[in-house]
Amino acid sequence: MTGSNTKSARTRAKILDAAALTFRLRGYAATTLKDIAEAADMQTGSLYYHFESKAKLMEEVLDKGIREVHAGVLKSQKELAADVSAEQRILSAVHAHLILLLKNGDYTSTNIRNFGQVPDEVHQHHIKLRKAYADLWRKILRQAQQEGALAADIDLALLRMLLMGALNWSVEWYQPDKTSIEAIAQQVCRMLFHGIGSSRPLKNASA
Amino acid sequence: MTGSNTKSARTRAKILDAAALTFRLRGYAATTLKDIAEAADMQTGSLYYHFESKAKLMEEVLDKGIREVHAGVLKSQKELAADVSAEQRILSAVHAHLILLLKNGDYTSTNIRNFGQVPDEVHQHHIKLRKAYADLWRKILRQAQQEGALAADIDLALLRMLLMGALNWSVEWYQPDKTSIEAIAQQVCRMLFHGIGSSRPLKNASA
DNA sequence: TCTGAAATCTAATTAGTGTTAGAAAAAATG
DNA sequence: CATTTTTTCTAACACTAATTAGATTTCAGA
Repeated sequence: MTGSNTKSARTRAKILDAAALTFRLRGYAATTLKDIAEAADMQTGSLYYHFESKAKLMEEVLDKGIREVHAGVLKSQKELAADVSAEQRILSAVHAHLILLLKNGDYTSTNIRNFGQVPDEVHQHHIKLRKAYADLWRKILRQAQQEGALAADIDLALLRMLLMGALNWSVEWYQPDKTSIEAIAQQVCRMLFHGIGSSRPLKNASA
Repeated sequence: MTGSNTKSARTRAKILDAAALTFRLRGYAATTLKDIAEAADMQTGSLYYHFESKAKLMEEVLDKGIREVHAGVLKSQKELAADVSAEQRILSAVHAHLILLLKNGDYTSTNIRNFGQVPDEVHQHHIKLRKAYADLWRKILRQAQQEGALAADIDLALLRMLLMGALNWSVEWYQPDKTSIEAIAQQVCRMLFHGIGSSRPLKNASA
């Protein structure tokens, strides 16, 4: 279905794109089907030929968003050489996450900004996919720790949530013409692994 | 005015509290004045005796939220001894930010979750306060770097946004009965300053 | 207790929403 | 071309929201 190229499939995709864009900008409740229909160049009622409700539409946008990041990060891991360092693997995952969030954009960032303010049914349906994506990160971090690349006393659950927060928040401040996504990813990882303290002579060893 | 204790002022405060709570949970657009009125134990129309519109109500909630964190973090800095380390100062600021976000709660976290999906007028009005709060953090970080406690090549703007993201995102996952806010703050700062890599300098920070 | 102001309630207005049913048009099929 | 199917449009429906005006109640002070 997803890959087919019939006229119907193309219109469907156009509507989904319009919905993702509008939901991201205005949020779920503030977005009207009229907004989406306009962005997709059709009449409001016509949407119902392709989607059964506003909630279902959001559901598909959210699902596609998570699936996209999930697939992107997974791909980034599979493309790495087998002998690459844990730090490299994490850098690669961070980079992929940011790319999907900031560049491939609307679906994934609709996800970030609107999860939490969406009807309960949609929320419930979506939770499984979220959990699966979280599991991927759990796995990446756990492996790094087992290899000894992460200090043994790091709380992985906390680390993961802080890292996701730092990355996801970028949808609020990222400007394409300032720092490149790659540079951001590199700096995130450098700070993360080596800390921000001046690593040479620590003069604050005690006052 | 804010401190006065007339009946009118008390009802106003009650409405604001109800609004902050509801906005936080459901978002701006999905929150109805009826919801707020119910939470404040009165009829919908009565709200208009105290607030001229839904937008103005949100405006006050957002403003109060930022003012609260701003004041909290500022206070945390002023209460520190003059000779305390930069790391201590930042830990203190992080802790204060988290407390306001997770404990004193509704106003500040309404802010986090709803900025971005609020009418333009409200958005515009609110920007100045946001900038003032950001400036406070800029100052804290800049001073730390000038003292040499932060490596000279750290991009402070990036660091600040990543840190805010990591902290703010906690409204999405924090559970009061798991880890204490203080413990979270400490771990954040430890990871931040010394990194998560296993090669990080083992330093005994006495708390 | 009486009175005028403050505070709240009630009920209506207006506007906009998601959704649906059926007509119309476009595309596909023979 | 004729006919059937797919897709889109139009116009309505049922509902809910923010807001307002006027009636009603509460309440402080004389």
